[in-house]
Amino acid sequence: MSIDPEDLALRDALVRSSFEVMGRLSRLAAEEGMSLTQLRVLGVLRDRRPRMAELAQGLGLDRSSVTGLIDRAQAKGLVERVAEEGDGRGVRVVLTAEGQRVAALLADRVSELLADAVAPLSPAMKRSLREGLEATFVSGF
Amino acid sequence: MSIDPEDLALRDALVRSSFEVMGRLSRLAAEEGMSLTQLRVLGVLRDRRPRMAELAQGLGLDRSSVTGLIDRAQAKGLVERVAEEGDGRGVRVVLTAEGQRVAALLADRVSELLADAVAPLSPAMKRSLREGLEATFVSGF
DNA sequence: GGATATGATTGGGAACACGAACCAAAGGAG
DNA sequence: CTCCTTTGGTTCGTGTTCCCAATCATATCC
Repeated sequence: MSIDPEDLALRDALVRSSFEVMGRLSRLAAEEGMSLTQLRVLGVLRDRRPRMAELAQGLGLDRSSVTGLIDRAQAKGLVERVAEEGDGRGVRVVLTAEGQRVAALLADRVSELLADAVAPLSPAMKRSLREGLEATFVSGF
Repeated sequence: MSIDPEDLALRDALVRSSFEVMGRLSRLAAEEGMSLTQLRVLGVLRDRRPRMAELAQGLGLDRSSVTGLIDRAQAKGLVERVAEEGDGRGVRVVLTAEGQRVAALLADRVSELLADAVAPLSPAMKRSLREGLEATFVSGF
């Protein structure tokens, strides 16, 4: 149990900023007619073609949840399931052309959103922020 | 549209770390028999007694969502609704004694979880990380 | 007093996430 | 080759979350 005020402040900053970023991304996603989780999946699929179970693991979700998620994204024409060569059970998830277009658009919009927020920081602070986050919480997808 | 590699890297770090923190807090909450959002509400109510609409605004949620949220937390004995003096419509939300106990326990557990993650950082990096986050994404509750 | 605004709730619907169960395919041992 | 176990993905049930529209009681203002 940590009682160092600096540690408590960092804890609060991490928690609150994460909820804030999630909230902002959620609202951006809603403007594009989708949910936060779908926005996340599109981002992941921009440069990957994972199997369903790989996707579930990378997202930290239950496999059944991913099935539903991909069902809905597929219904919107954003992704498709591709049979895996050499494994009759295997399903890979890939973006459709429309999915790629939407994913690129979203990436740009996210970039703008976050760039606006970090604009007050100096280049050194930005780099320091990035390095701190990468050293601690960047894992999975 | 930003194409500076440093900015793209920061964007990715922010997005991925936020999802990661959310995922970790979600799992911690589940271990304590509650959802991420309930964990968040308990944290907020530790040092506030907001009206329902204030709570909705601070959380960035629709008022009706907050009604459901507080209903469930109340059903678990964690919070209670208190009539507002001088306003027949007003409802304040406060932690019960049990809610306070659980909220304190959660806060400690969150502290441990995050302290473990930031342990690799130097004190200077921790401060830099906190300051960067506070200058950019810490708002609302 | 009447009209308008405000605060909280109710109800409907969609998305999400977990866990259990299921089925087909794959892998391994005898 | 046969049988058993594991793996991959899906289906189903349940609870939570979140938004929107509508409702009702209270408050505010002219």
